[in-house]
Amino acid sequence: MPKNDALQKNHLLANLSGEVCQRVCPCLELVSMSLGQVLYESGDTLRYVYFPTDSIITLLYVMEDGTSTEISVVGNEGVVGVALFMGCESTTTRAVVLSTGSAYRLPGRWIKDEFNRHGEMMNLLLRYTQSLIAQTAQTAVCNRYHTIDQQLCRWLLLSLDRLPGNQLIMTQEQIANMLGVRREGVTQAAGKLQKLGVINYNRGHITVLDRPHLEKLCCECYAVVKKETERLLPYLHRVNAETPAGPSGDAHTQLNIANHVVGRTNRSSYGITR
Amino acid sequence: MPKNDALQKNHLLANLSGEVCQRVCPCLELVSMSLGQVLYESGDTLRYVYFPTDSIITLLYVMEDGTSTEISVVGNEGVVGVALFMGCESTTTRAVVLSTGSAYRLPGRWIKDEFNRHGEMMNLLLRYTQSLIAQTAQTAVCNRYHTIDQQLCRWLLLSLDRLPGNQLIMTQEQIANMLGVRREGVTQAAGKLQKLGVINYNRGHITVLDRPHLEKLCCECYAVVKKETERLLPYLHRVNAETPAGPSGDAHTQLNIANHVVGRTNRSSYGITR
DNA sequence: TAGTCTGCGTGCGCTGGCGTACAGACCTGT
DNA sequence: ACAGGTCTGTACGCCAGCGCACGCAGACTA
Repeated sequence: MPKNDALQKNHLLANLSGEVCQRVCPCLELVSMSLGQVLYESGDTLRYVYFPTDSIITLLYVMEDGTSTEISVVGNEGVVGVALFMGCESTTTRAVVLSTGSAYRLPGRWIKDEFNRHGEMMNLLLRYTQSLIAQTAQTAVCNRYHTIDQQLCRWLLLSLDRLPGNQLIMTQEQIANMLGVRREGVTQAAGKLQKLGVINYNRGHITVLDRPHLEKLCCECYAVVKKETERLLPYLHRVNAETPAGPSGDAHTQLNIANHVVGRTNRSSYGITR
Repeated sequence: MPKNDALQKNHLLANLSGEVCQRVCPCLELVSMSLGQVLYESGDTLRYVYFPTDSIITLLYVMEDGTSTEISVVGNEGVVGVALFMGCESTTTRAVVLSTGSAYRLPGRWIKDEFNRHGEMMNLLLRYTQSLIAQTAQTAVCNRYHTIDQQLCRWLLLSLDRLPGNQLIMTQEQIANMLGVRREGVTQAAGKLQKLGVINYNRGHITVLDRPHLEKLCCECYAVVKKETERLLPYLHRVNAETPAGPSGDAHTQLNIANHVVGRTNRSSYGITR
């Protein structure tokens, strides 16, 4: 039974009118979720939807041989478990916690009931679902055309948008699994970004130092998805006034760069290729 | 004002109850659509939804440089223009006619009104939308992991499922545009399939000769999407009793094969590589 | 303090797909 | 019959990414 100001952290919940809030809020339960936790497996019957507050959840498509790829990522702008109200209570994706934090959990019955009132909650959920579709489609395009370098930038930006700060706890191996590429590929791409001073990488801790530069290096996919999401869910702006921006250097990882830059400086392709 | 039995051709329409039918049918307009016709561009405001009967429509994501990739394909099992009822009346995809045929067209206002009745039409449309999401996600996975050979098989099977016969009018160049690969890549993949006797290819006319074999050569993506679609829309079976199946050789293109097989017979990798 | 584990950097050979270029096969119209 | 356009086959060099293997450094444990 959370208070209203706590709900503000999730943009969907934050935009519900008082009437809807009074119905829904009593059923919300704040749960904390730890890194790597699986909210549901591919094929599971969904029992809850989750409205992240400061956590990030990634939706993975799992293949027969067990390898998986991220098809979309959900933060405090959305909700996990759209299948519940789309008509079929199970899903073909796996939902994994990408960044530790909390989420409001709502039992399936309640979200369906509220959805079936055919009111603002439904409209909100449908629009959000459409933005999910856009993100998924863009993932398909990005997988087809863009290099690992570009995809890493996209992934970082998408994650960053859903984080309170500019730091991410995530190993290269994990990122590789998200992107569906080799760990070494991520190492190389991240190395380039580090040399450019765009990010700092240190044993599972990524700090984004120069976000504008990151956006320049990225393929169009990020901007397209962001624009589409804002078009579909314009209210986001009103809620999320402060976006974490700008360099804010991190002393203890700074050392790390020095070590690496020394090695080989004069490379022909110093910038990110293409 | 089409008759009921004509509606049977589109599975969504076919499964509407008499009551809904009486409301919707008078507004339906049967339109014929020619190959390559653009139903709407990326960014357009949607004016109609289209329920294909014997036509196929492909949904493409267009990139800034103009190149495009197929995100999903819609035949008589579905509807084009889901954005209309998902809340935002414009879309980021381009809809192009892939196979000549007809579709029932319904003005946006009507589909929204019917959707807002919160009845069976809504449930049907939402479930179909979920299957679209599944297809899009699988496209992303396929783009990431699978070879052109496999993707061609998937594409052929998805198209075949939506066709009355076993023949497709489509040049290799066009297929390449759908898959987002080079024309030459499609030529090679199609050449392999032809040597295996799975398909016949002749200047824009593809005939599938051995569908079971095609399914064996395909990646899992096709089966996954099909299974998921059937799970979400089980009614399809009842409607579509006859599936076009089995070899039914095409004499006049058979000649073509002979010409080519002569060239080089003893190739090490005669089968489709992985 | 030594041992072990985890995360990251790097090198090497291989291959799928790309870009480009060209040529043969077929179709259509005149 | 011929010309021009369309569709398809083939070849060559190139590169991104893969699979594999190894080394190294920071972190954690005993």
